Amino acid sequence: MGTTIKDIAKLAGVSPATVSRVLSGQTDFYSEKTAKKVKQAVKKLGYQKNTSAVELVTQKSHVLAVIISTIQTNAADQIIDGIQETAMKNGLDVIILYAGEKNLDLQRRALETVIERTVMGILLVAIDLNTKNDALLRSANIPFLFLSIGFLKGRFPFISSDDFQVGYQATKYLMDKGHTKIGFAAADPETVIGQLRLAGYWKALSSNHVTPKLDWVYDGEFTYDDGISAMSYYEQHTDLTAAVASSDLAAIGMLNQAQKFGIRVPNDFAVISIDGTFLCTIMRPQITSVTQSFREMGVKGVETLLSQSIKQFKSLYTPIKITERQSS
Amino acid sequence: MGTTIKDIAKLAGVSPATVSRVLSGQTDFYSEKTAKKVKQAVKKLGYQKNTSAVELVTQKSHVLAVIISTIQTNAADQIIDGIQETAMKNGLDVIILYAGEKNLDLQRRALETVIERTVMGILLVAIDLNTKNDALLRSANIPFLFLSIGFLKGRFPFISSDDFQVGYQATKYLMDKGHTKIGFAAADPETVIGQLRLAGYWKALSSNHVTPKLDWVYDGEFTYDDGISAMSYYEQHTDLTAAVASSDLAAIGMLNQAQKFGIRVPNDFAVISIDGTFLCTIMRPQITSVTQSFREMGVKGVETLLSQSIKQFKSLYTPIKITERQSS
DNA sequence: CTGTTAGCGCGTTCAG
DNA sequence: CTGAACGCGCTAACAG
Repeated sequence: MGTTIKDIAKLAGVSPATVSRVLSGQTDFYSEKTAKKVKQAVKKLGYQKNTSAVELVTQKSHVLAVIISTIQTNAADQIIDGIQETAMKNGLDVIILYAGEKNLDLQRRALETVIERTVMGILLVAIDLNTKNDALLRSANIPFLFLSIGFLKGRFPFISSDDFQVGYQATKYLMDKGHTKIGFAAADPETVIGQLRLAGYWKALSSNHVTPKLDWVYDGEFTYDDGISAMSYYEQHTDLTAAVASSDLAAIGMLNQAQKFGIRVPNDFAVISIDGTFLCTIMRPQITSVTQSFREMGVKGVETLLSQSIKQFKSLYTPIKITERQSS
Repeated sequence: MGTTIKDIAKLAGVSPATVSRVLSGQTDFYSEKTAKKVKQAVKKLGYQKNTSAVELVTQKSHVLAVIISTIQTNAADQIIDGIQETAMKNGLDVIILYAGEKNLDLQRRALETVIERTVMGILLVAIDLNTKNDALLRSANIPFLFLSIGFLKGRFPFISSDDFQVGYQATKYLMDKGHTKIGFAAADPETVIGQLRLAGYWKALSSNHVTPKLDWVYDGEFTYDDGISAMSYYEQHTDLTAAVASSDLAAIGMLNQAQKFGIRVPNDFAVISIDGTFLCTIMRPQITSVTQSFREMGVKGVETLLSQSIKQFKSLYTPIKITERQSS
């Protein structure tokens, strides 16, 4: 779209190669004098380098791609924040693409647009990749890493919370508060995350000789509406005194529905949510949560991608902690 | 990084030119037979086109860049949603970059990474561009458009709400409810948006012969904490009975602080917020809002960029409406 | 320290 | 319908 190094070479009275040397920040390969001339010409012509050309010849890129599920989770903001900051520190630019959660085509498309551009790495945030796209991701030969989602049997390397522990600790916390009839609400049993958390929940109960009834577990997809439905169900069909909500939003749904039924939280019913985003603090009552280290996932994600040993990297759990607030 | 059209040309027993023709979707310029051979080879070799090379030679791109401020506004999700859907419909890929709100360098960097890649268009969402970057944006010669933010004197084309009307309607609504002592909280007077809304607020009051006192306006930056501060200030220093909050989050801050003071909403104090995101519906009481058409901004934004008449395009207001809920 | 040459992967003439 | 040759803008290798 315009001015090239040839143009500025002509204006500065040097060769294109020299211009290139000055502009690509090589040191000690040109004199101050010519550098100045070149820089003046650049300014005068409003030159912008053509990255397509650069990447074509260097086969390198300083762009980090982040593919993220469209799911409205405020956790993503924190992760991106961590990514952004760490990337910046390392001179990387970040581009973000949205892909559906389970939409095969959207995922493939996002992967393709990223792969076609030889980015230096791919971070997949909260994406449960359809297995049909596994090969595509692998074939690109670009370093990649999943964030905020785990896999079984080492299918892919990831950085996330230990979701078994998430489920376990949440439940354990409620039991320590004296509850035994504890629900598990709005998690998606078709996701690895949902399965692991459920297993943790189960383990915490059974370790303390509590056998959960089947209808204590109310499936969903981590949404606000699922929280509403769960609480409605519990109110009508169970005598639970507490529940683990699969996300902050689900917890909010439960609280609101509880209020509608005249159920007081935490007195009549205690809730602990999973995530611990700012939503927990702006609600009344504020919501007790298993708080995940989202920001750290982002930071560690970039660092791992950058490290030489990325190929040996297996997986990593970031810390979780219980943040006690007012809903329990 | 792998297999090129030469490789597949060899495997298919044709020339690279033919491969190119088949792959770039040209019709009627090759036989079915060769097309099949080529496609087989592509699959076998797991070929992915090199976009750098394509864009270098075609000087075109089907990528739409979205630059967005890091500010935590759930409005952005809606806008992006609209962009994404419309872009997809038109065969465009979308990449998103984050830039600080007022950070000169971050903005420049985001602009540069986008301009260097000859994207087909740039959408700037909720970015109040530092004037020093104006020239950079213009020089690129790439179609662009601002979303969710307006400008004075035609500095840049934009699509947003009419922020004067936003301020006016919000205030008018409260007056129609019988309030006369109305605050204006947590807007940033250094932004065009803040100024316009304030002017609308002022106009609504004065049209009805109410002269607002100076301390009815409590400045801020649209944040949750600003909402908290505003309500604290109002409680101590004023006898207001209602207020316009500059954002949903600010409104939530006000509500929570009101509760702390034992001020009942809406009985003792009415609040209307500006934005109308899902946050309004998950709070208790649910928050009455001036609801903006964020999704539509995204949709219209892409359509405008795509239209031939982009150069003549001036600006456009998307509709606003009052959504009455429980805080007023 | 600097200019010349070659070529990254692809689309597009121009001949056949 | 297909192949050969050229060039997009830039960097790298090789001479000077």
